[in-house]
Amino acid sequence: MKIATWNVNSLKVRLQHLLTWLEANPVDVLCIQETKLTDDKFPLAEINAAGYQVVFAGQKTYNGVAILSKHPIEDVQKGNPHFEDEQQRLIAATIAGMRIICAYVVNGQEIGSDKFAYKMAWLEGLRTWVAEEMRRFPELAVLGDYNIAPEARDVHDPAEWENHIHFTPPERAALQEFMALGLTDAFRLFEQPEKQYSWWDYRNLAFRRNRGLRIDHILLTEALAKRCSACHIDRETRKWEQPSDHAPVVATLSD
DNA sequence: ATGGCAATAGAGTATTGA
Repeated sequence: MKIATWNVNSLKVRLQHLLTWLEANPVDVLCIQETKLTDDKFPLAEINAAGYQVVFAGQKTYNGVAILSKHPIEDVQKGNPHFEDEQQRLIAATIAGMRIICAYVVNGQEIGSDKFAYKMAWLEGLRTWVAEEMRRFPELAVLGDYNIAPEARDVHDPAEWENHIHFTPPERAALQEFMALGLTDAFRLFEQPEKQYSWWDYRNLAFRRNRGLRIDHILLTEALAKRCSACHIDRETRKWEQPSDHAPVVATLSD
């Protein structure tokens, strides 16, 4: 069983990338973010034809999330029942006995901005809801674009990024508090090469220079962490023509 | 410190992302 997350940065632009990647990486479950499509424009037929069921919650221009699955999708929840939000950033479903939550965390702009306050409130709402979901589902995974780098080793130049969005102390504290519910970063369950990132700026040859951040994560409850046998970031997609600025993250679970 | 790059909306250029 493989589960994965990928911020595609426009599903309209990246549909062919998605299909190509799935063909080479036939994961069981894929959570995607930033579809930027209203539900009536969602490419349902193309994704079904690739052998995937899919549920989605979209909007125009911004945000938008979806869960693709080779297995039946049940008990779908769009949005957070504990946090009123017009922005489509959350979708959850039960697949193969696991609760899968696909999250597109707020960017946050900069400390002191309204968007930063929204990010903090949104994360608090997520924590409240996931705590409740964890009581219902021992096997639970929260996959997505967290827009937070947990540690210095997740940032290409921690000094340069100090107090910049994605690596500020309050964001990192909020992520720690969220994980304190009992969630483990699948990527850090294993020895990894140095300088592994999941996002690189489009500008200044950032990918070529590996000036990136690790901000896309797969967080697992203890029951799933025990089953997790591997986790990696697939940098290959970032080398493709007209790529998403994010790379997929994949975790393998034993049956 | 700023801008650089990309996607979107919509027809100039502004907004947002990370």
